[in-house]
Amino acid sequence: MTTIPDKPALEGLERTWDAAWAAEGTYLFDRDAARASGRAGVFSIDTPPPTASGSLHIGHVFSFTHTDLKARFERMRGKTVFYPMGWDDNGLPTERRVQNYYGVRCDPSLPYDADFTPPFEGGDNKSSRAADQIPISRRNFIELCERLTVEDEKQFEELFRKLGLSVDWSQTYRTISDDTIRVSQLAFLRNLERGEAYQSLAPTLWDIDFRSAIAQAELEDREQQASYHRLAFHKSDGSGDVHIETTRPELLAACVALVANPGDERYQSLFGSTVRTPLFDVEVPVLAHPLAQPDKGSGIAMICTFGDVTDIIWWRELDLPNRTIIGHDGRILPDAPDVLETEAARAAYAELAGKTVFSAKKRVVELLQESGELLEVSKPFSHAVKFFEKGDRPLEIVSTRQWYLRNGARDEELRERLITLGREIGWHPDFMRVRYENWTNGLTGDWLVSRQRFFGVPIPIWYGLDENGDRDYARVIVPDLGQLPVDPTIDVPAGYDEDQRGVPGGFDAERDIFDTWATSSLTPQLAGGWQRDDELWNLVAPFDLRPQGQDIIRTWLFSTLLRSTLEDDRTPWSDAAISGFIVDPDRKKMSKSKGNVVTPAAILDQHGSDAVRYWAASSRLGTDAAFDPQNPTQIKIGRRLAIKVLNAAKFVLSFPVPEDAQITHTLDAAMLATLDQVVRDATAAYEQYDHARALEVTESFFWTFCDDYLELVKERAYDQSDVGQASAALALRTALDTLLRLFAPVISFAAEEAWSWFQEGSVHRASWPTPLEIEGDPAVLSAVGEALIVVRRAKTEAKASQKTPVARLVLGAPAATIAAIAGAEGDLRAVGRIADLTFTESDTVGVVEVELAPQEA
RNA sequence: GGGCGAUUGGCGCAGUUGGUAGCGCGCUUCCUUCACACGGAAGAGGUCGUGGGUUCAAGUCCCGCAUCGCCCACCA
Repeated sequence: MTTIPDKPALEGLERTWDAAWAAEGTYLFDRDAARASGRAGVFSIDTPPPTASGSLHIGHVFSFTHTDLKARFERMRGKTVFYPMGWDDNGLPTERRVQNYYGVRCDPSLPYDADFTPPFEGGDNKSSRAADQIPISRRNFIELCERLTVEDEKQFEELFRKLGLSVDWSQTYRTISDDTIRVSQLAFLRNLERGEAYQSLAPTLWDIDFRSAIAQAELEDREQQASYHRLAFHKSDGSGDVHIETTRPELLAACVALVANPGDERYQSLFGSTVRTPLFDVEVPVLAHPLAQPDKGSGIAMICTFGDVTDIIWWRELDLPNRTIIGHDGRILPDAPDVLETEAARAAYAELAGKTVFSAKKRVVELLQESGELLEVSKPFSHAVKFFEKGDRPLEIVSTRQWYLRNGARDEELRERLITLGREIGWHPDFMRVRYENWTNGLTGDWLVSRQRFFGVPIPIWYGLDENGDRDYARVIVPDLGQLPVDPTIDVPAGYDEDQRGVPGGFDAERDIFDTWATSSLTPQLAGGWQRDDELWNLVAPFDLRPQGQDIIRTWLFSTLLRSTLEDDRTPWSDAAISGFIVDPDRKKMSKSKGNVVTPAAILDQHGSDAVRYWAASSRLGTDAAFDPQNPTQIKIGRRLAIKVLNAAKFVLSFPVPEDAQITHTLDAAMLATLDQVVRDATAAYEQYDHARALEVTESFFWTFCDDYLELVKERAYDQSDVGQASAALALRTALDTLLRLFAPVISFAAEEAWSWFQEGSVHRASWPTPLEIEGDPAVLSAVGEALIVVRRAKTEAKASQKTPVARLVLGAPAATIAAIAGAEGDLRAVGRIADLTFTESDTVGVVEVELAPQEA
């Protein structure tokens, strides 16, 4: 126990108690206890691993606090809480940061250099141009990543500790560690073995800057300016022209057909015939397909390989040839498609070759104008174009060989299973499930998991080479599981030697890496010791809780559920808690790019962690919260509450509690009975992930406790000659004890501080309160409270101090209220300083007559 | 185009199975230093976005509409 300070304050509590909790191991996962209780006695959390190289955002504080509230509640209820922390240091943000910070870039073809030292440290985002970056091996790059992110992670940990997250800091993982790579590769190899992973050569959404394929989940639409270009195609029989409209005339050389709706009267006669393209004079068929919309443009469209996703569908379903003209760098390929036969056609193409899409469009328009085949260019209008969410230029579609993971898009049974399992999860709030189901039902293809990047988890396979030294994609060579983690560009498959790498009859490494979600989708496995610590895994999995943001339901939540379904045919967690995001006072989502981000460290320092925790706790899950750094109202209220709790605790503890104290007084029993209901409500609320409601009922009671009850009984609690002293002191002490435990999840520092003044051990390891079941009538407390208000009003209206003595007061009230007050009449007279108190029946509670005592000088 | 959510006093929000509108901030007035000035008491302030419907009774249920936000969509 610690001594009660003369003037309790919040300052310094974070440092004091974080150190104490660390020293005591207050939040460590107790393996022995878990073993004894089994899975049912454990509460496990699949903590979101923050991007270590990113900056902390007030939104992190918000959502991580939500998780902590539940963790603390479950811990106090007796659960052994497994609350790990992960660091997401695998992925594009880290890759970019390492490149800039050290002036290097990853080149997997290079050998590892054990003595490598980076040219410099601490570069900013602008100092490092790609051309200036020193190429280094993948392993060297990963080492630098670890070096840098370890520092970043320390800062995160410091802030999370200051915030008071009850994380077990000995349970951490990193998404780029060897162990993570092993788990990620192992999970994939098991997918491969079960036929859930496969490779395919197909049109792929491609980012020309990152030079990598992109998955459906990473897409976002952006508005772009475009114009319709009306082009004249020429009927092959010479009977005239057909006009189409396109926004992408630069793809004209990739045109493989025209298409119109089968029901479109205008084009019935053309179906089955052919036309010749303008400029390139290539013969293409006119076909019918229901996706063609008669009301769009001229109702007939050109199909190119590939202008947009619809082109892929038409190309596949109409069995058209592939006439690709855009390369992986987004430029027009040097060689014209073979079908361009005329000299004029090849000359026109030569003018476009090597140009970017943008420049090629400009030039092809000029050429078409010269040939008279461009009839009209519409005014620019805005339309949505697909982008990689982290990219800068529109995606192109190119044919590439990629690895895919089945996700239910082409498998009815799997999709149904995913929906069914999704419904087994408790969603908080429930409507978030709809987003998951919409996404799952709207999937257009399997999950593309390979990326043509360098930094990340290598796809752990090799290909056999044929006698010509070409890859035989049918001969996939997998590593021995004991060999994991592997980097196929360095490691050699069993049964081969290094000198067989790249030679005919030998092997060749897959150079691609996995999509970062392919690893992040395994966070339960990573944190829970899957295939590493079977006992741990069986104690924590499936997890109890997945907390996360609503923006990554389609990525993180979906993919985690998918992996768990494929591996174990079960949900990875029983509940998903979805936090809203933080909006600024103008209701805009806060984000770095908008420049309205507030750093949480300053907020914590300024207002205190409990105040910030209170702010987070007062928002419900799934609800966006406004945050105005200029006027953080809710935070100030939280601060006031925490201070009030300290002061009230100090006051309550000043009343001695006799050894043999009993609750004998009606009002005391009434207060404790009221508190019982608060305990029931708060408990039910936390059980349902409604921390805001739990806080609200607790806080509401606490203010009544301070303003009314404490005022009513303090005279009695002081006076050791009063027969009711022991009852009041015991009731006050009991209520304080309960209230601190109810408040512990929210204002964790103040609750712990006050608890330490009269209790041994941490409040956070104390038991969650249960109703005391003391015989008492809550109506007594509320009736006396009502009476107290009218007595105070009488004094306020007389502009008198509340301490003004009252010579005589007649209180009117309904009979039931008078009866309820009777047992606490003495306390009412004491707090009101009423010499002569009488009652009379009335419909409403009010002062009928009052006679204030003359003020003493 | 489809879906989800929001719309309650100046601001931020509660309103659980339908039964005469609540909380905090702010505001007004007053009190006070014997737990708390990072304090206390009292008070003013709302036809619950809109139009219908069900019901004895609707902020609460049903239908339409509007505004805002988010997600999704095959956007030639």
